[in-house]
Amino acid sequence: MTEDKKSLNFIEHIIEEDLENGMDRKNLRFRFPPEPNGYLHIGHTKAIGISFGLGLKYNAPVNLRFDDTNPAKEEQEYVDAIKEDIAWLGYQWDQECYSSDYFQQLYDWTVQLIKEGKAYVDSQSAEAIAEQKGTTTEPGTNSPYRDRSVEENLDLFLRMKDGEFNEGEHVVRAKIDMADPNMLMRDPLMYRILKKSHHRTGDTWCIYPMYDWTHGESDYIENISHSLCSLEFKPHRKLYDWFLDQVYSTEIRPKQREFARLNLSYTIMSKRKLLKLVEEGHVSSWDDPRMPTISGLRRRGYTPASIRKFVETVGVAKRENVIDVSLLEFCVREDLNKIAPRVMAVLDPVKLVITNYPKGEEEWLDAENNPEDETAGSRKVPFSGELYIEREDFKEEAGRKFFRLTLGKEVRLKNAYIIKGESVVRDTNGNITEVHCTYDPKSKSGSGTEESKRNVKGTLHWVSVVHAVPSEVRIYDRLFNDEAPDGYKDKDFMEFLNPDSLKVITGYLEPSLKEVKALDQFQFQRLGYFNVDLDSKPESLVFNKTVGLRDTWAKVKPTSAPQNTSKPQQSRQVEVSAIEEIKRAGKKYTNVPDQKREALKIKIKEAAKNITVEELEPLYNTAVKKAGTRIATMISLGVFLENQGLEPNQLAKEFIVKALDDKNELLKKEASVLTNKYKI
RNA sequence: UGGUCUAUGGUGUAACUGGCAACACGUCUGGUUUUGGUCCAGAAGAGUCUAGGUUCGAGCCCUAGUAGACCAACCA
Repeated sequence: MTEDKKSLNFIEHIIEEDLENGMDRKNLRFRFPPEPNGYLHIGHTKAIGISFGLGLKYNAPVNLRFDDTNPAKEEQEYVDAIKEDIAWLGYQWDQECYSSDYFQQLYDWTVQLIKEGKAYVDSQSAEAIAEQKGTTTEPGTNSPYRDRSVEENLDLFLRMKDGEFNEGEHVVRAKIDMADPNMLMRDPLMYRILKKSHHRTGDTWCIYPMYDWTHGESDYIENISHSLCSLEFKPHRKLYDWFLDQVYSTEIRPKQREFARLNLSYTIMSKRKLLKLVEEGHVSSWDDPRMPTISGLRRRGYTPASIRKFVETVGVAKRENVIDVSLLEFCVREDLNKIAPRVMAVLDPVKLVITNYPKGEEEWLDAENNPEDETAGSRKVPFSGELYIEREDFKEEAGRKFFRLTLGKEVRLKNAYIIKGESVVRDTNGNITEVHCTYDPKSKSGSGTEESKRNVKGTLHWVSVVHAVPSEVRIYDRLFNDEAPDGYKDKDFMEFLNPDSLKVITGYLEPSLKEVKALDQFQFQRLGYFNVDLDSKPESLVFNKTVGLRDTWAKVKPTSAPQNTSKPQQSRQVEVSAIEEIKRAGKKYTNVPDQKREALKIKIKEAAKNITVEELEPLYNTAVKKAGTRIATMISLGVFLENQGLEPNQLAKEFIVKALDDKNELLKKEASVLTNKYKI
């Protein structure tokens, strides 16, 4: 067992420490405890990766436990889907467990607690109980039923179990402390009556234990050494330990530790919100390739290895985070680059006619399947005098940086010949319908001639018109336009839905692609990675775009219309850094003392002098979370309006008005300057 | 207004009992290349939220601020 020197995360530090303090390595055991009430998504893969990863690292068993204590929301369908997803990710669980397997034990323990005077039956309404809970700042008050006799409690609890009461009539509560600063310790509920059939226990039970009462005890029953969950369970730890104390004897004592959950930019992770997308038809299903679900990712063409790598790369810590999708994309590309066969496909075709190629002739050329994998071999691709090339790959005339086909210049057709652009044919509207070129017969790839080795700057992919196989191709974009669509208190995530997240086009594929099966993966050369969709049939193929290739050319293209030399690029960079500077200064703004704050303000004003509306407006949104950014944005807005001599537009007004209610005084001050000036 | 947690390049994570802030993604150069991909070489970018303290020495320890997150479901 040779561990590499990779640094440990805080959970691994805790485990190492436990080991040093005498814990037996053999007693290490973890668990992944999903509630079967929905599909697993990329956020869950972090929890999965942590627990199963630890299992692998320490050679310890990991249980898959379904936390099924709420029959109102849980279904067998989800159990099956969850198992499929975890297995697909490549993890193996030791035991398949269910919290519902422990219902009897939990019941017996509750009887014991009642006998010890540590639990009681409360017969108040949910509202009354909530009322008595108090608030975060005020202590709660005791229930009038808190001091019922043991006999009465026992009797009531038994009759609850036997179904004598209706839902809501009674609950069982732990008797702890109604004044505890931790709300969860104020006599938490242990049992409620639920006259629902359970997907595993059927109608055996009509009382169901609550999460807190169930979870720690389940860990205990299964001998879990480290119970890892996300940060929002931190306040539950005190209760977790309290419940454990009531039943604990000498065995392994599970330890709950919490890590920050994974957030991914431009998407959402809430099961409820994901469900809404499905129900309202914004996506086709839970496994729509745009969904961040595991099934969606699988259908999109993500590989298990890439997802595992991703989870490993994001790390484990306790602070809030938003991971950029570009990291996920990097992980798929890295994996697919090694394993995906290369093929040629044209997605936005324009016809290329080789005027000096013999009429009606065709030949089958060798094409390498994967330059990254010598064992991948090669295949034959048909070539003829009429081809499709990408519309984007031709321009009548272009700057020096355009490495593709232009009139009078040479490029190579991948795996084939060097050609030279000669002329174009247009329709009545002036659109180019055909590009005519000539080829150099001696330049055939791999023929060994001088000409075949000639170096030309550009290489184009192509497909022979008569041999081309048309196919539906689905191109995806991010589902949301905002980096954190559900990060706003006053805005609905649906506002940020990207209307163009799906584009369906017809592509033309090389004929080797006729025989593919669902989920096969390819690299369409120069375009990206694509896989065969579940909807695909032999007579009507459907491909999904998994992810594009890394493309440095695409970045300079938007400004390349007139394609001047370096000037537009330069000015672009300067502006970007102005915004950067504003954000950076804003970040520190709230913390520093007055003097420094003045200096920062000057810096912000300086940077804001040349910004544009296009740059300013997105700031309103990104400013939501940090007071400092809000202030910096407000100052910039002031400078912007003054410089341009403009009145605030609708967006700016909203931003200012909202700021007046902000709890941050500095921001209010800046906002009121603007309200006075522009009489808002 | 209470309690708990958190704060390190643009993003994410490191820095073992205090010792010149590292890695990955992203960005930018240059080279190789019949994919503007891959690969290779290199660069820029933080002085660790603020103020003070302890110390020969602080991102790590202490105090006080500030900012953000979580907590009052018969959900998990």
